[in-house]
Amino acid sequence: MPELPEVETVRRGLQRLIVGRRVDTVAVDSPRSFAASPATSVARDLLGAQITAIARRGKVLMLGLAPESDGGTSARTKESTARDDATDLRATDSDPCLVVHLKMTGQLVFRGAEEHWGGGHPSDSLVDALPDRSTRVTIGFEDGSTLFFNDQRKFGWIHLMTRVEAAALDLIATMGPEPLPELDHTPDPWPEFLSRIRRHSRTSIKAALLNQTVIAGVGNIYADEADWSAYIHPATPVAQLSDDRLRELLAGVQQVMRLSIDHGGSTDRNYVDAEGRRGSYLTFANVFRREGEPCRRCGATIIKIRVAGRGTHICPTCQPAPS
DNA sequence: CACTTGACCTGTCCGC
DNA sequence: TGCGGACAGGTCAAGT
Repeated sequence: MPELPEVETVRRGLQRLIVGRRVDTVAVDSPRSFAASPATSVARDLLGAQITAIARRGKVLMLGLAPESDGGTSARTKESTARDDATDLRATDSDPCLVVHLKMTGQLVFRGAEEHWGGGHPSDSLVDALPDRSTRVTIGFEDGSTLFFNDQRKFGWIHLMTRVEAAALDLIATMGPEPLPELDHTPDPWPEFLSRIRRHSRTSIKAALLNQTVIAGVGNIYADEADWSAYIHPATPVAQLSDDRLRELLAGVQQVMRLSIDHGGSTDRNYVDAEGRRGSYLTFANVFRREGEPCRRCGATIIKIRVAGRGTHICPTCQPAPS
């Protein structure tokens, strides 16, 4: 389940692998996986367009495009400024972009022109020959390389839209602060996080962390890991936590996410990076998927419970239930 | 509004 | 071995 560290890992891979490439073909196997907005046209805005930069906001990826129909020189002129445009989802120009949400099982995997499907891909790749039966969208570039959008469960999507439309998406417009300021020179998330989480006083801290309008990019894995690191039971109502405890919790979110990015994210079942490789963060996880194993701090047995409708992992002694 | 639950999907795992 | 059902979880719509 791609959360911020996984999506950031994919973003870095794509930034290295596909920026500057020009789109030649698009094939859609599952119609719900791909849509164009009314203001855009696949033929005009995507085919022939050059990828300018890859941006991320929370768990959402954005592939900036410079359309060929801009008249050649304009498209190339934009390359020099493209990075600033594309890494800013609040950009107010009408250039197109591909907005991608991987949801639970989405993958974006790049294969170079020289890599024969099923043979020449990296040996440490978790995915085999492409396309496979989970391939929903295939984007071919002019040099023969290919970007595959795979999604076993079809919850993920790619939408072609203008940057103005992307910024106006409810998901993005209402999203809380980025937890890691160093990634995109975003502000310190603490004041905004505190003010937003205080609006949810009666809900559990786990539900609040999973709420993307409170803090961006946290999913089930990092919510559990952050709660453990701050000694907080996930069912604790927000109102029972002091500002200091909440600050420790945010620090926990930041710490586990930084460690995870350093290890290429978490591969629970499905996640792979832009080259099809798995992430190794779960080897360092303290509670997630560790039910029945000893707590690394106190030795008590990690248990799995249900909080906010989600499978939730805790150490019952480090994280005592709220009163 | 705040908050919870069900729907969207398909592959996997568990019990019979 | 096959089969039904529970389960996995990000987000949104619809419910209390």
